[in-house]
Amino acid sequence: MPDPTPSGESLLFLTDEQLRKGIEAMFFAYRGFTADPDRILENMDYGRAHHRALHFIHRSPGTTVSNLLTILGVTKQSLNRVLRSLVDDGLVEARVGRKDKRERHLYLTQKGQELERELSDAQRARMRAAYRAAGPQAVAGFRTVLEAMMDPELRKQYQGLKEAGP
Amino acid sequence: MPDPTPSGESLLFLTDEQLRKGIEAMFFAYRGFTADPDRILENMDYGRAHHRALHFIHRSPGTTVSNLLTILGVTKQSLNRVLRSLVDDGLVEARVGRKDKRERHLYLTQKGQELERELSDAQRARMRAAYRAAGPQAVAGFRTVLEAMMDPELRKQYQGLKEAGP
DNA sequence: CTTGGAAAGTCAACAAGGCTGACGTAACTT
DNA sequence: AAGTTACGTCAGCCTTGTTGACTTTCCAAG
Repeated sequence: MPDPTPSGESLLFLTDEQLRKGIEAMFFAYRGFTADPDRILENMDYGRAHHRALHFIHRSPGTTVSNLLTILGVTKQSLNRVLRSLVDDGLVEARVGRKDKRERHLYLTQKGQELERELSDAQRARMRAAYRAAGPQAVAGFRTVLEAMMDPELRKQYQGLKEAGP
Repeated sequence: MPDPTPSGESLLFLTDEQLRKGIEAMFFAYRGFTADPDRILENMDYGRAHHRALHFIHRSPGTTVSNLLTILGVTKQSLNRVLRSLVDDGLVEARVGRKDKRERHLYLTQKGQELERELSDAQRARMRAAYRAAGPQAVAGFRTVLEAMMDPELRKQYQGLKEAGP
């Protein structure tokens, strides 16, 4: 059991050893985090990159390509390859902007929503199990540390995503 | 163990929306997590895979190739490519086992330790800042959730790594 | 109305780092 | 003596990232 909050500010949780354990925890947990969707995708022609695109299009329907570029942090060539296959396969619809016709607004089709749902269900099942096992207080701490770990600019992106209204 | 929160608790933290935020938090935080070492490595001939190898050899000096394979979860061909360059460049020493001469025991050289240190310093600096900002209780929750998110087998690997203190 | 520049798409080439399959060798185990 | 394990390696493939160069479309400012 990691230390109960040290009243005398012992800061035991900031030792190099503790920090290394945290680093390793991130490494192993991220493997688990991606494992289930990866398993689903490995039979299809898609990969993790497609999953990410589906996730964020689901999250922000009508988002533009450049919005997505900013969020995903990849080059447009890289994203375009992924997006093209999703559009070609009828999972994503790219509508020309009404106001600005250069823009493409992205939406999931029925088929796209189904795959997104399948991937998301698997990933959320793991998160839910972890959250349930850890309890609400641990979850709050988890989110706090992760947010503090983000680059400030990414943190804004993260916080800008639809909030869970109170 | 935190209590399974019976009827009284709202379980608001288990809504799909909360779970999605957790998923996104993992995504963005992992980007931050790897950003600093990646920046250091991008000037060299090395990448994230080399960093991981250095980290775990540092962590468990004398570990064997197959140990490392298990921990990293990649094929031997993939690891070998990385390991070969590290050995060729004099960052890692591979000593033939005394007891079992088929095994190679891996150690960081002086040069290897220096690079590991540089990468680790960068990564720990970010972790330290996040930990400090979040506080000990949040850190405990962070670790709890991450552990719960790992595959059971990986969790054992993780826990088998050198523990901190008593 | 013209023009500058942003947004998007595309082609080509390349690299890192995964993967499979096949094969070889040394050394340990039975 | 035979089988298994640990390691290395060759060859080839895939995904997903990268640069660089170029075109088309089209909004907006001069």
